[in-house]
Amino acid sequence: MEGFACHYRTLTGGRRQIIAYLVPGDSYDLDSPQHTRLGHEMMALTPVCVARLARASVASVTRDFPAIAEGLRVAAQVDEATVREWLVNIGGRPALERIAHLFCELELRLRAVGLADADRFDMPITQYDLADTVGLSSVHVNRTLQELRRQGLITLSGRSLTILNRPAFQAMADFQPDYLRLRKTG
Amino acid sequence: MEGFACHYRTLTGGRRQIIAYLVPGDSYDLDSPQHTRLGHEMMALTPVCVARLARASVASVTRDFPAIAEGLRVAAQVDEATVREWLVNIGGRPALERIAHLFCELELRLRAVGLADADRFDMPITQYDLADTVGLSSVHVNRTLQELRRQGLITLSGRSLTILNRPAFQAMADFQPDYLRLRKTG
DNA sequence: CGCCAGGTTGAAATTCTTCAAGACAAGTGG
DNA sequence: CCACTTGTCTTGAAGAATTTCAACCTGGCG
Repeated sequence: MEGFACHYRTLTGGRRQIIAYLVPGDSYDLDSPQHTRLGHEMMALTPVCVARLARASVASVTRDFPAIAEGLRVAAQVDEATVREWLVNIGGRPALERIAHLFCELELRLRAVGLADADRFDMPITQYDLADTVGLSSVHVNRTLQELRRQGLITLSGRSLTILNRPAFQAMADFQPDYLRLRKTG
Repeated sequence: MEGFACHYRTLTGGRRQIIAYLVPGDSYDLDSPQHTRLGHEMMALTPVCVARLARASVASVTRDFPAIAEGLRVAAQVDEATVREWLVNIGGRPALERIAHLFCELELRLRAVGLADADRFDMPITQYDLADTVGLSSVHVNRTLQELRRQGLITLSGRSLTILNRPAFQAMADFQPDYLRLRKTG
């Protein structure tokens, strides 16, 4: 309902990989209990407010309201497409594009729930978190962020990130937002 | 039904990221048409034999046979967990572990459908494919494979791969097979 | 005031990529 | 049967990307 969280997995050897960010409106673990899986954990990045749903009530609501069932199905598909997109991002793009792509995604998702205006949003994600998201070291993330600033693509200070030239930014990140299934931005 | 295929995505800039391998028994695109998505493509790695199902018949079968519906749901969950696992693999592990982890997964999945015995299986995947799977260059894949051989962990010649010391191999790859939801191996 | 988490920096070491070439086997057409 | 192409694997050497280590800086907060 409120706040940021992330879903991550810790590897033996101490490394941590963030698998998803959850922002207001996102759900987790609705269909099947995966939080019990070994090494799968959840972490709040800010104070959060969440709604817990009993599995039974989810079941009954989806039974009685097909439109909601359909909505949940779409949401699940978006989640899955997003993981795939992250895979492509981490597997196939160099640091600069990789981080830029993540920012493009976050911006759109936050805008969709009214948490971003004018390409600016609050991002309560440390550079360590970022590193564990995109599979880079925090030092390299730091330098890559500086490069993004140097190129005049973003402004980032404190928790406030603004994308300065969205078309150029999206283009260089090779970001195609269709996988998020959002309405054409208005 | 037969043969190997893979699901991949091509990025602008020519790079290709393989997102999943499909082996006999796997399904694709059952619930929602994702093959229409931009840059999502399918490729056969060997001659294949596939069964095409009309969306309507899938719907009716899942309606009439709850056990099949449940099976498909589990299969979908496994697919999703596998993408997540790949994300963690690519994001968090160095080349040697990364490739080893992939091999562990392939071996289990193939064994589950009777296409591997005694830790040996046919892997019709070129080193270029491998590179595009794990997010490394083909040259580095080649050298990493040599390193795996040198350490006496695998044998690989032609299309035949055998894992020589499975416990050690799994341990070094940090491979925990539970996400595949296979029966305990017998 | 002093601590602490998070950000920044420099320099060296490592991992990985690129380029460019050669080896080898299987398949094809003459 | 041979020459020839083609796809895959292999190798070396140079260079780029990224990590590691070890500092230092900064602002907020108790």
